[in-house]
Amino acid sequence: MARPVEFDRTLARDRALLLFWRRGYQAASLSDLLAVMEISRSSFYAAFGDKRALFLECLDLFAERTLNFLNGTLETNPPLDGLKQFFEIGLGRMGDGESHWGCLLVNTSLEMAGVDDALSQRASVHLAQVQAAFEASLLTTGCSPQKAADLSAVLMLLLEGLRVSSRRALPPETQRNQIHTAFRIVDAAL
Amino acid sequence: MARPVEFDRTLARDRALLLFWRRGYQAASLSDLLAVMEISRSSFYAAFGDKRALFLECLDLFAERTLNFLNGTLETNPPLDGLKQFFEIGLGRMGDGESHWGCLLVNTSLEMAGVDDALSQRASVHLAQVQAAFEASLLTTGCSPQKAADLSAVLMLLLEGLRVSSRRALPPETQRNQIHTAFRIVDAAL
DNA sequence: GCAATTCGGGACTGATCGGTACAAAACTAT
DNA sequence: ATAGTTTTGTACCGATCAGTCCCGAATTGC
Repeated sequence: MARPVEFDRTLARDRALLLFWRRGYQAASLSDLLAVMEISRSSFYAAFGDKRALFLECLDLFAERTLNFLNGTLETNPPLDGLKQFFEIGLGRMGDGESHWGCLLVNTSLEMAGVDDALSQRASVHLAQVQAAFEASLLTTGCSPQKAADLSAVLMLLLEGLRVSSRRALPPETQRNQIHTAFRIVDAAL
Repeated sequence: MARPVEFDRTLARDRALLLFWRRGYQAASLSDLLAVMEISRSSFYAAFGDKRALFLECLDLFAERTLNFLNGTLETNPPLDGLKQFFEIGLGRMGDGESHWGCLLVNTSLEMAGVDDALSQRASVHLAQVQAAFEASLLTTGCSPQKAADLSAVLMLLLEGLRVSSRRALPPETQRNQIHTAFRIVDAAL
């Protein structure tokens, strides 16, 4: 019937996600986005609506992947080991890529609070889902529902703190120590 | 000799700080700033240099006040009580003012990472000073230097997490529980 | 080959950004 | 009162923002 699209929508979206992750929503200009996505302005608006819609798509996608990864580690490990493994994503070698971009959900929740509350809250809701997964996992260890709720809340605190640490680009070794100590005291509390 | 200034520099700067705290650096436009500071454009540039310089001033001021407050609570309380009191700032009644703006240092460190690394790192350095104060306080409890270092790092994790929680506008009751549980397990680890 | 249709490059829009320039207003010292 | 100095209000600046529009290029079905 007519000319086919010339770019891979999924690929372009994934590249946009990386830029949003690295720079945040506001500082990722449309020109920046088009450059990394390697598509033209027209294609952008045709395929994604507008900047905000694309960001929402990326945010949800990031959350989905995060939850998938978490569920993966929880399925193939004892609960606490799975959690620990999840906490350790993002402490790759110093100076490389995603490892010091923190967590898009945390970043967005903070950046957009008081600026675009709908975006902020959406990120926050995704974080709550992660916390719910923590809680469900803790419950399988046979601890009391009360304890599972309390500890999952503290684990979320620690996770947020770690994602802040990683975006602050603290040395990975420092972060490793933080995780180690954190889990030691959480373990003791179980 | 000449016409005197008509505004209170300190007052204007404090009002700017509140806006930066609430909105973040990027989303606080010059017009917004002038409006809340109630000064004119010319006065602004004469008195503060430019937006970035004013922000730096606010950032350092915020850090100074934070450290002062922390040292205050640590001097007038047993170490752990002082720390807990410090952790509890920002969980006022739901919906009012500063209580859900998080911490300017954490907010800035995340927002400006990858955008203006000098700003981000400056905030990060201030956070490290807070952590150093934690460590010094823990040492007075007579615990080992190793333990003080490890625990202060975890306390910083928890603090960052709490400031994220407060900016996410989680119910103050939830935050209170988080603090309570967190200190319970930290206490056990001491 | 040709008509139909869709895609993509880039010019363009109006708004807003941070920052500057300048002249009128306001004050002091004499 | 007046000269001298500084502040203040505002017009203005170029740059950039997100988003629209349109036309030439490309690809299809026939």
